[in-house]
Amino acid sequence: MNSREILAAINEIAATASKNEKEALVRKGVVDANFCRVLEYAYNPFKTYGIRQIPERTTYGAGYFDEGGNTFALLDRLIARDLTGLAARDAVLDEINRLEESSAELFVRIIRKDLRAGFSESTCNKAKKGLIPDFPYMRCCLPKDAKLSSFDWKLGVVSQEKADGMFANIDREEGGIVRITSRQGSPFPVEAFDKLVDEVVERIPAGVQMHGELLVKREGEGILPREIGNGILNSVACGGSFLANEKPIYLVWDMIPLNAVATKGKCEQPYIKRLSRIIAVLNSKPGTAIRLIETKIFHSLADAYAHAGELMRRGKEGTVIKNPHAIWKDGTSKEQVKLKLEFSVDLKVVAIIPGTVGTKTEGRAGALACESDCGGVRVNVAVKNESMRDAVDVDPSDWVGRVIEVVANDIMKPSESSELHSLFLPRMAAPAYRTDKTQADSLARILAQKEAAVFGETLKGAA
DNA sequence: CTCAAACTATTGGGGCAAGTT
DNA sequence: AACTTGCCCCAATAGTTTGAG
Repeated sequence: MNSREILAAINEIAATASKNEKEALVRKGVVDANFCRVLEYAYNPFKTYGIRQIPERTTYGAGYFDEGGNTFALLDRLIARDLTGLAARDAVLDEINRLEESSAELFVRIIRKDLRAGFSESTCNKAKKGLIPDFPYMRCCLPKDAKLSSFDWKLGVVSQEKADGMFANIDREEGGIVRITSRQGSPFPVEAFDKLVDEVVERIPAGVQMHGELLVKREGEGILPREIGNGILNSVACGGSFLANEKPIYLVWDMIPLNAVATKGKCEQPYIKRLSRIIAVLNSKPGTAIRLIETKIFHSLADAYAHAGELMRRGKEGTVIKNPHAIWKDGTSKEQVKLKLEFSVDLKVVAIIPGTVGTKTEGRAGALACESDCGGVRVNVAVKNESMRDAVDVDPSDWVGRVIEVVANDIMKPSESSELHSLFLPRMAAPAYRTDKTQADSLARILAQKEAAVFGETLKGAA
C-alpha cells in the first residue's frame, strides 16, 4: 500500500464502531509491510519525534511516503534528535509540502503518535504479535471498583505503604544480567546504579523480576520528597549521575518469575507466598539498598484504614491493601486496592481552556481554569463529560465566575514553576456548577479541608 | 438482559534537559 | 541568562463495545 491507501485504510477503521471489526481490519492491514511500518512509527513508545507544534502546509505537493522523498528516513532523524528545534520544524514543513494531502495527513498523525482511528497498541499486537513493544504491569484499583468484603480478612490482608517515588522493574536474568526499567519500559542506565546492581547480584536469585519503588536518600536528609527524588531520577535516566551523598533505595513489594513477564502474563502463586519469599530472600543476605516496603497484616477493614490514616499523617500518600490470595497478572487487579488521601474543595471558574489541537476537543472547551477565593490556589480542571462540554460551548460566559466542586488528592506548594498553590489530580465532582454557592474556598480553608480528610480517615478507621 | 471487563481517549501537576531568544 | 518545549514520572475519569452469567 502507498501512504494514500494507508490513510484510507486507517480512516475506514476509524469509521467502524465495532472493536472486533476494527481488529479484523487491522489484521487485514498488517499483511502489508508499509502499513505495519506506519503502525510501528505511530505507536512504538520509543519512537518519539521531539516536535509538538507541527507547522501548517504552505504549498501542495504530490508525493507519497518514500516516493520522491524519504519520509521514514526523516522520521528516523527526528527520533535520533539529529534534527531538533527550528531545523526539525523546517524539515517537517518541507515534507508536508512535498506530500499529497492524504499522505501529509498520515505523516502528521504519526508525529502526533495518534492515528485517530479508535485503536491502539493492544489492537496492533492482537493483529500482529510483538509489533509494538509493551510492558506488563499490574495496576491497583480504587475502593469503588473492588469487592473488599470478599478479601480473606480471616487469613489476613496485606497493607503496604504506597511509596511516593518512581516505579521500577528490576530484572535479574539467568545469565547474571541486571536490568532496571521504568513502567513505560525505558531502561535506566545501570552504570549509575552500580551499588544497587551489585546488591541485586549479591542478594537476588536469578530468573526473577522485582516490582518496587525507587527513592533517593541523601546523607543527613533521609529519603527525599517525590518532586526532588524523581527529579534526580529523571536526570539519572537521561545520563546524569547521583551525587556522592545521594543513593537510590529500592522498596520492593513483588517478585515474579521472568517467564510470567509477558503481555497478559500471570503468576498464579498467591501474594502471601510471594511476600514470604521476598522476606526470606532479603533476610538470607544483608544489604541496605533493597528493602521490603513497609508491610503490615490486618484482619479488618477498619484497621487497614487506620494504617492508611497513620501513613497520611506521616505525610505519605496512603496504602495499598492486597488480598492474600491475589495472583500477579498483567492488567488491573481488583484484589489490590489503593487507599489514598482525597478531599473536595470549592473553586471559582476564571477562564475556559481550549481542548488540545489534534484531538476531538480541538476548538471546543477542554478544561476550566479555577482559583480559590483569595487567588492563592490556581489549577485547571478537565471538563467532566460530553454533555457538560456541550453546555460550556453553548454559553461559556455562563460558566466563568461560577463555583464548582473539585476533588483532589493533594495540595502542591508554590515552586520554581509556579508562585501559587495548586492541586494534584484535580477533577470535577459533578458535571455542573454549584447553584447554592457563589463564593469559593480560600487557601486556608482548602488546607483545612485536606487536614480534615486526613483526620477523617483516622475516624473511619477507628469506627 | 444486565453488568463488569477491556480498551481507547481525554484531562490534571512537577522537574529536567535541550533548544530558542 | 531567561524562557519555552518536549518528555519523563505521577495519575483519574468518561464513553464505548464485548462477552460472561
